[in-house]
This record gives sequence, C-alpha cells and structure tokens, in this order.
Amino acid sequence: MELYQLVYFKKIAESENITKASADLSISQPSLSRSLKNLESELGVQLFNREGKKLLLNENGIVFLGYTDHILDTLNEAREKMKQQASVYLPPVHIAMIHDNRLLPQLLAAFHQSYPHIHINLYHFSSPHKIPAECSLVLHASEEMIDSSPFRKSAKLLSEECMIGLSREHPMAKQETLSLQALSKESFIVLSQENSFGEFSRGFFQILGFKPKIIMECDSQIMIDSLVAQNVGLALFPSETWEPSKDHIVLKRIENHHLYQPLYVSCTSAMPDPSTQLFYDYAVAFFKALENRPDALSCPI
Amino acid sequence: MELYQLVYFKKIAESENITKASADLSISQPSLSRSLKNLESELGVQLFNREGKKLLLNENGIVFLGYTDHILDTLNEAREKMKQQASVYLPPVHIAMIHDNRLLPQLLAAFHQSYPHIHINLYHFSSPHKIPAECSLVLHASEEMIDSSPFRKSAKLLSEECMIGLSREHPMAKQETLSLQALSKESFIVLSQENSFGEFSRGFFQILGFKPKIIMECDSQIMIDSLVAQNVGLALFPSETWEPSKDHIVLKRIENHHLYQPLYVSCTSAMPDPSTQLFYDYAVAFFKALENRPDALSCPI
DNA sequence: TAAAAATACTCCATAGGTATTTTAT
DNA sequence: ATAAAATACCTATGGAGTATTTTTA
Repeated sequence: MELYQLVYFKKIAESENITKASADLSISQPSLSRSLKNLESELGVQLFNREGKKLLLNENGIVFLGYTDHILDTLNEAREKMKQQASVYLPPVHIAMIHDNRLLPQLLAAFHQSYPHIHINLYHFSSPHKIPAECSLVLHASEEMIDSSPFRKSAKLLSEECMIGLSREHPMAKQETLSLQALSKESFIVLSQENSFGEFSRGFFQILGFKPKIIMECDSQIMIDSLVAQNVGLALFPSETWEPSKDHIVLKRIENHHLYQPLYVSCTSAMPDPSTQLFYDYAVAFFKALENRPDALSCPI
Repeated sequence: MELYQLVYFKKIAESENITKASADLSISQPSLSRSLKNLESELGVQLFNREGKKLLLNENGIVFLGYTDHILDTLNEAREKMKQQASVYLPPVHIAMIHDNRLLPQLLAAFHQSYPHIHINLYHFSSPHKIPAECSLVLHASEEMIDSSPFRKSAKLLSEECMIGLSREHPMAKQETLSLQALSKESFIVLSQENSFGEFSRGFFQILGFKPKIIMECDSQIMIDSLVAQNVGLALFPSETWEPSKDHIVLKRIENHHLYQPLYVSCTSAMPDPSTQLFYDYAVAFFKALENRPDALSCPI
C-alpha cells in the first residue's frame, strides 16, 4: 500500500468519477483507474460498486474513507508540526534576483506559505558583480557563473525557449521560421542594458553574429509587448512565462536556431545556513513539480 | 513522503541503530540510511542527533514518532477492518494438494491468520486426474498441465533445485559433483509411486536417460532422510525446503545438470469465486515476499 | 454514438542492492 | 582495528504515460 493511493482514493470518493478525479490530480485516467484497482485488490474488498459506468462509494468505501481521512489529516499535522519546528529559529534568507521570470513571485509566495516564520529579504540587481555578501542565494540566468566562484552550488530551475515576437499584421507573421537575413532588415526593440534579459538578448544576437537594427530601448517588458503589438518593431520574448498578448503577437523561431534562456539558483556558500538550504531545495522541488504538472502550483502528499 | 519511510523511521527509532534496524527490516544498511536521510530532508528537520557514530532520537524525532505510530496504527486498523468486511460472507475454499512442500503449511497458517473467517478444506491427491469438481484450487508441480484444461489460471510459486543426497561417510561425499556414470553403480531410495515427488523423481531420471538401481521404496521423506544418513543408499532431495539432517547428509549436483522442481498454484476456473481468488493472490504474494526476505514469513506494510 | 472505465504496451524515476569510503570508538 | 554510517554507482520494479478497446446510457 502507498500513501498516494490513499490520496487518490480520497479524491475519487469525493467525485465518484475517475475521469474528473484524474484531472484534479493532474494524472491520466488510466493511471488513476489502475491505482484504485490495485488498492481494492490489496485490501481484498471493493470500495466502489460499479453500476454501468457509474462508480458508487459503497459501505466498505465509506468505512475506509473515514480511516483515510484520519490518516492523511494526521500526516499533514505531523508535517506542519515539523515545519514549525524547522523554522522557529531559522535565520532570514537574503535573495538576490538578477533575473526576472513570471514564476518567481509564485515561488516566493509558495515558500512563504510553507515557511511563514522565515523572513525573506529580496534584492534586485542588474549584474552579478554587485551582489553584497549577505545575499546567500542568487536567482540568475548566466551560464558562465555556474561553476565559477563565488557560486558554490547551483541548480537549473528551468530552461525556456526565446523566440522573436512580431505583430500579426507583420508580413512575416505567416512564415514558419525567420531567416537571419530577413531579420537584418527589421527593426528591433530591446530591454535596456540594465535589465538582465536585455543583456541576455544582446548576448544571443552576438552569438548568432547578428547585429539587429535597434530602434528603441526601454526598461519594461509590458511596454515592449505593446510596441510590438502595434507593429513598431520586433523583439525577443521568453516564450512561456512572459506570455505576450496572444491576440496581437505571434512568436517565431529563427531559422535553424533554438535559443534557450535558463534560470538558475545558486548558493554563494558551499555550506549554506539552514534557511538558505531550505529555500534552495524548495525552489528546485517547486520547479520540478511544475515540470510534471504545469497547472498545479503546490506540492501535495 | 512514502509509507515505507514511516515504517522504517519507526524501526530505526526503536533501536537508534541503522544497521540493527536494517537487519530487522531485511533491507541493506545503505538503503535504510538513505531512506531516513530523504525523510529528514523532506521534513526539513533532523529527527536524530548524530553524535559520533551514535544516532539519538531528538525532540523532533520524538514528536514525529508519535504521529507515525498513530498513522501506522490507524492504517493497520483500516486494513483489519477491510479484511473482516472482505471475509464475512466468503465461501469456503477447497484446495487440492498434489505436491508437498515444507512451506505449504506455513502458507496455510498465514492465510488463516489473515482471513480467519474463511473455511479451508484441504485434500491430498497423488494425481491431478482424480481432483473432484469442488476443488477450485490446485497446488502441484506438473509443468505439463499449466496451460492445459482444466487449469484456467496458474502461477509458479517457487522453483527449487533438486540434488542428490548422500551420507557424509560415502566415498563420493568429497566430490564437487557426481557423474551419471558413477551414479549408475549406486543404490537409490525413492518415494513410492503414489507420492508426487516420487513420480517427479522418476521423471527426472527418465529425462536424464538414467536408470537408477532402486533398492528401496517408501512413502515418507523422513524415513528416506534417515536411511540416506545411515549410508544405505542415495536419494533425490529438493534442496531448500526439505532440509535433510545437515549433520549426516550432503547434497551434490549431478555433473552438468541442474534439476529444478517447480511449485504451481492453479485455478480450475477462469472466474474463480472471491475466496479462491483471494487465496490464489495470497499464495503468489506470500512466495514473492519470501523470495525477497527468506527469513520473514508475513507481509507487513 | 459519445462518455466513462478498463486494458495493453512503453518508459523512466527511484527504491534497493553492492562496493567503498569516512568517521569515531 | 573495527564497526557504524554515509557515499557512489548500478539495477530493476512499478507508477505514469499514450493508444486503444470495452461498455452503457
């Protein structure tokens, strides 16, 4: 018997519908079906009566659900208790953010909900060179500094593709991909040097050996969204997390090129203090969970 | 978090000694060590203080152990309850035994302990052809009847090697293996035709194209043990489960031959009644568990 | 005939194993 | 020196996925 089977059973019992429950749990219907079957066969009892395509929680199921609820509640209580114990004396975390991503606020919110006693100090920097010593954690996108001092421990949280965004009205909006040659005749809008994604974009173009005609430089992604939507120029977008207004902008790949922008978390010490370690592990787990179930934003069980 | 981690933690907490606990749980020490580490890191707390090579259950551990005990107790209660529910109206099982094995009584005892409400009727037969219709389960060793009617569903429970047993006083007792040629000059004691292992032994010899000089035939394995021990003759033994008196008898392989005797459970119907299905599944699980941990005779968790 | 559930496979994450190293009596 | 725990690496079971079939409302 496994814990997840209890969680799944509870969910199925709530709706008496495997398909619905599988969606709620973000797993496939066959998986859930099999999990229930295994549970029933291990217990040696039917927990539901199958009448036609209806699932009806039966007498056994009702009894078992009582135990299940109790067990899962106790487990959560135990977890909460441990979490409290863990965070009572924990020092504050100082986090330096060199890189922006729409999911970072969600990560911070989830972490805070999980460890409300840990005080978080957030700092924004445009370059990794200005980070003060008290920042024990850095969220950034620079491949180069992964193994180089002062980052002693790093993990890639995600890697997302960057694509060229252009207005639906633009003549190239129908093309599969964009050629560098064609792009050399286009106008580009970029984030200002200070912004890490701006710096990153420039790096990309440099690697491609491509000199874009930059007609505008600004410091807000929203502004760029709107300018591109109005067909003022083209811009580079991280495809998933910045979701440019889908109605007016289309994203295209550059011919024969896949551009990926990573997001890293790094510790500035090999032996981080407990809070730092906790946040580091939490961030890794958070983005790993997100990979499997992009909809859910917390990690149950 | 996994249920087994709670079981393991409980066991470690009892002895405050990973090596001891791993032996009790029949798993390796590194496995258990890792399991505890994972649990602690998921909870974000140390459950034990490591002082030197001593493990000491700490404050957190004591609190968590309370929850753990409660959860595991509740789970067992739930299982018991379901088992009762499952067995209240279950019909009796009729089991035909064509093959003897020392572990079968243990299987029956364990099953009875698990399902005390199910009435078991045991029948012994020397041949699969005499089995009456009410026997819905057959325990036997015949490869041939696995896929042939009337056995609709079969599973191999175990396969054990058979070896030649001879007295320690015997001149060949020091040899690595025995040659067929040498054996042709020896005297054999065999079980009588009626016994399935007797029949089986004869089959083996036949397959080898070997005609043993049979000097005695009897119907009890214990008698054979004692006769072989006294160097009256040689005999074929299933190596593991019949454990001939180790002090006086040694087991040897026949040169270039490995003889395996299987034990099967078969249902006489493709859609067996619930009790039959239960026993069938139980038997399979029982022997599977035995494979992994030969010492333990019940299946926890 | 359109839905819900069950089946048949394929894949991969991870529990468990073995071998080894580290650490403390 | 020895014994316990931790670490590294490998293997393999079973949970989860996709595709498909079965069933009934």
